[in-house]
Amino acid sequence: MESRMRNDKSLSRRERQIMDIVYEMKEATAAQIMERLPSPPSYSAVRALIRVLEQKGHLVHRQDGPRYIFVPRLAKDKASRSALAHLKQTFFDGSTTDVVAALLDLSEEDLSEDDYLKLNELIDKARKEGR
Amino acid sequence: MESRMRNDKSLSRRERQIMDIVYEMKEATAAQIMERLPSPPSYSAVRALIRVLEQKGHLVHRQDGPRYIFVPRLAKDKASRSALAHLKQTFFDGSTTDVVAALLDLSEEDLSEDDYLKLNELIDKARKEGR
DNA sequence: ATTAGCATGCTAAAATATTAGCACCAAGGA
DNA sequence: TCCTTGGTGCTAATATTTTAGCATGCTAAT
Repeated sequence: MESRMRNDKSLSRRERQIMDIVYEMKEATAAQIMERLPSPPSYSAVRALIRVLEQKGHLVHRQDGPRYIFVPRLAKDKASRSALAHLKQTFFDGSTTDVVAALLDLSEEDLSEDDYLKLNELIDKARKEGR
Repeated sequence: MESRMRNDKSLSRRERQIMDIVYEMKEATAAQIMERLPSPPSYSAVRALIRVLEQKGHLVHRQDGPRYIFVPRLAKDKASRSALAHLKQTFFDGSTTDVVAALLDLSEEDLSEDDYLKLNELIDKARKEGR
């Protein structure tokens, strides 16, 4: 069958796990990816997955001495923007305030007084620019 | 091989697409899921996927006259919490303020004066509770 | 100069996911 | 009654993903 799914470059389970790792780390070697993979398969298997991701255009590598260092081809801010938009739509009916509420609830313990200050500033700044 | 992946109930590509649809819609019939699926396969295929999702415990159904209506077994707020935490960590180094900044940037055009007000209120409320 | 260590690429087998097809049941109209 | 419509479940084929294994090349140390 002519493969429709391959055109949209959508990721398989393992592929997504790897992309998440690389985004979180900014860049990573095959070994680093492997050690962060849940129930990691063999090194060869990891490398094969990475090869597929390069073919699909999701990862690129540069040489670093004896090894490759992999980085996402799509800049992190573009990818995060897209992921955030999707999450907002999927779980929060597209409501920005609902996302923020969930986020505050989630992060409560980690936030300092300064953080709250900064958040208010962000909002004020966005409001001014929005007009 | 003894299957490790099956225990963690991780989702395949199609399964994730379906779960996203159901979360967004709150509940859905097989036909509704099918019509929202990109490059939708046959109805039978959709039903088979749904069956797997029920087996894995991600979906449950109730009867509605002649048909089934599917809903996520895990409440939306739990699922969204988890997804949000994951996204925050993966793309924003765990920084709440960075997420909010990206969110504001993303949503700018949709936000009214009232929304900004509400956002500031949310933050003030969280700050008080946080102490 | 051999060997050990560690990187790469490729390939083929095994496990999963994806899909279509068929059988069956119930309700409603001709 | 007998079709048609529209739902269900199951099963088997196909496609994709996931995996391990092996060959190769380079570097550094014995």
